[in-house]
Amino acid sequence: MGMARNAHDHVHEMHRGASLEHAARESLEKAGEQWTEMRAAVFTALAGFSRPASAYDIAEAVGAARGRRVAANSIYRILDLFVASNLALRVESANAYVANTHPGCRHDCIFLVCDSCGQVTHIDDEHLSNGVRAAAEKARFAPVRPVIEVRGRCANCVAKGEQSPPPQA
Amino acid sequence: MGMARNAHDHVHEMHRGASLEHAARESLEKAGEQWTEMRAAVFTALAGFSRPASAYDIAEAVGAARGRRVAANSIYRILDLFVASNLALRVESANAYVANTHPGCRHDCIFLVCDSCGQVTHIDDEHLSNGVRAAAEKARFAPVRPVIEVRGRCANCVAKGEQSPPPQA
DNA sequence: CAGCGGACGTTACAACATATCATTGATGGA
DNA sequence: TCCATCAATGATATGTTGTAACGTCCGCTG
Repeated sequence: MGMARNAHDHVHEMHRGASLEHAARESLEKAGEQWTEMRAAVFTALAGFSRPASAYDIAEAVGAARGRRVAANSIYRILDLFVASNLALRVESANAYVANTHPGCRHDCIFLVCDSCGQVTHIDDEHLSNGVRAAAEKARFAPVRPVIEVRGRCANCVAKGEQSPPPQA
Repeated sequence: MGMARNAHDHVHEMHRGASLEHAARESLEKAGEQWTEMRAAVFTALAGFSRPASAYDIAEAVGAARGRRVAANSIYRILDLFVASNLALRVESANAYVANTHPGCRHDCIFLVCDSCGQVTHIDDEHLSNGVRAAAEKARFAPVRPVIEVRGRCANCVAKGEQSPPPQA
């Protein structure tokens, strides 16, 4: 487990591995929901991907882990719960999901989605997200959920000169 | 045809109806592409929706207009061209498209998507979109296309107390 | 006319998402 | 104990969104 102090002077727990799952469980139970075997398996699978995973990716991973096929249906139910409970985040422009590394802390977030390798990095910038909310309000719009994502190429891929088609897994 | 001067001191042509189609045609031809009957029909259908339209919505509309079924395939090809040429914009969080009312002017844009009535309003704020680009660059990411959308409820729906399920067409 | 390239048609399929109803298992009350 | 109930999950089907592969048509040009 690690700590990090970011640009807007705001402490986040950046969890990984077992610590992340523990934090997720705590967070879900604090919301009055159960941490079931299935939910744990979905979370583990999700956290195991280094890139955003589709519901079907997760279904496959969970199915492999328990030696039994799992229907998309069940995965979507759990992902919806995770998103509602802030354990996972949906990347709209990729129709896919990522585990939230600090599930206890809810805020708008910004995704940088690499079109070469598919990796997503997640940054927070309250100044920007508040700016977006403010702009919406100025247009007499009641913002509920800002979606701020940037498609482009990560430092790694720019350095390597990689082209667009993302490799597997 | 009308003119508008917006917050960042920047003139846009805000086209509607025949003027919009004319501007779209000009814009496409200036890009070295042909303005075919099919493309005209797709643009007309797209511009005829008051809300973001899916490729299948458009396929249906175009099919009805010419009395002959049109495959999704063809629509996607044309929509991709339109997006690349800035005649249309894709609303990522809705998997749908809107006509660009000022096709000659290319910039990042911000969508406000009403979860009650489904309407989308499109605002521009260079300060914000530049901020998003800058944040990405600061993370050593080469931004190509910012996706800035806000889900929420438009002034109208807030006033009417409408709930989420969007009405048809 | 032959050859070429762009636009569109046709068919099939892959990927993403939801609807509906059945089953299971835990809990609590009569 | 027995049963009612409810949350979670399973099973099945279907709806929606997006691509792939290949064929045809047509206008252009040598």
